[in-house]
Amino acid sequence: MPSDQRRIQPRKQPRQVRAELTRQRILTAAAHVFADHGYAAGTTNRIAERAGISIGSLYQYFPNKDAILAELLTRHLDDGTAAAAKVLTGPLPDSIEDVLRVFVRLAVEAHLDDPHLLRMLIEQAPRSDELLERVGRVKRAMVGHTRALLEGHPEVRVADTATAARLVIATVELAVHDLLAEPDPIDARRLEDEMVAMLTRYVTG
Amino acid sequence: MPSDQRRIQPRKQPRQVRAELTRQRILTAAAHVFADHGYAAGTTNRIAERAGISIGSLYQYFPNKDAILAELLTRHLDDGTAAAAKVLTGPLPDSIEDVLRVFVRLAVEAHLDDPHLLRMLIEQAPRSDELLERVGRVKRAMVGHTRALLEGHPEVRVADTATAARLVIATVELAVHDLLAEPDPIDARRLEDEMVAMLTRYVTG
DNA sequence: GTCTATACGCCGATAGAC
DNA sequence: GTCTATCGGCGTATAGAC
Repeated sequence: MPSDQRRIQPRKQPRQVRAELTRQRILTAAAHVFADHGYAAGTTNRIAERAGISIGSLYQYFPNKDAILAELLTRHLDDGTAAAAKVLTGPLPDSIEDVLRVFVRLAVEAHLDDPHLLRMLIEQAPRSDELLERVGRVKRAMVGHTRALLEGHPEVRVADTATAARLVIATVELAVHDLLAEPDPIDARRLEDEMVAMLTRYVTG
Repeated sequence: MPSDQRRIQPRKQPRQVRAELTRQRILTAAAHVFADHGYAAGTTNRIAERAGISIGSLYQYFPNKDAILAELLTRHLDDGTAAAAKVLTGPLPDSIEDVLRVFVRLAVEAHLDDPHLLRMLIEQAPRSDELLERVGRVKRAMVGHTRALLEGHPEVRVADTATAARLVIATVELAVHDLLAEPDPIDARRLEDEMVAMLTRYVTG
């Protein structure tokens, strides 16, 4: 009964695959548009245009403009935490300098993809309570991990580990994304070296 | 001839004084509105309302919304450079640690006034070419001064002074404003101490 | 499921009365 | 010089044809 087979698997289920692909196209387009024009001036019409679809179709995949940004932010956060988790499960280097280098490199790599998108995400994201909460939770988790790492490492001499952890996280996150997003971007390798040197000397001082 | 005197100085020149006062009221209102809602959502109607005047009157003092933001940014930049210039004309301390402390304290004090306004200015300001250019010039000047200072100081051992200067400026500027603008702001004194410690150990390493 | 056309609201800016 | 009332435009989101 070929007719039955056709009803059960109509054209090898193209629906969800194509749909997810279109969502991805929209997200990619939005990333570029937001990065170029900022959130406010990055209109849905522009996004649709760049994605090669009409504005009407766009609204079949996302309920509104904010949802697009939220998804973009969520994916970035998830990528970051996944990468961090992967590093944390494996064995870390012994020397604090090498440990710090691992994390600095993580931050640099995360920002090398598209510094301008990241800048927009961090700076222009509409500060809805829910998004702020989510970002805050991730940040607090990172600070917590950093503090534990500082307190558990024999080379570390810094006294106020609470303040130190906040300072380290803020420095890495912000300086990396700022220096890489500048019109004349700093060399990533040099940035990593100097940043690691600064942090190492700080926490072992 | 009393009539002549009245024509020359009508009611002890109230015009410019009151006008400047109103301009200031508008700027203050705008600072609060922008800080609370961001630039895009900080509407001119809200600004006028908070300033206690009508929307029509507001447009007698500023040609458009962008001009209000530009003035806000200009004043902040001018304040900062003036404070820096004042410090640079006087004698600087001998030890590099104390020199760094002077500049870190400058940054902290500049941000203590209204961290949220500053955050908005830096982050959400519409990046018009002219404003970007002005900010960039100030930043480059600071980096230049810092680099010269690093190269001229006997205690400093860091090799790549170009990268180091950029890193120092970015770190101070961004970490200070971020950590002070957080929902649970860091203690300003501790921030200063730890930041100075970090930078000192870095450049003398 | 994709399109075009358009409704709707909001905001910056202006006109014109007082 | 300050106000109220309103214009013009843009941008999100929807309706409805195909």
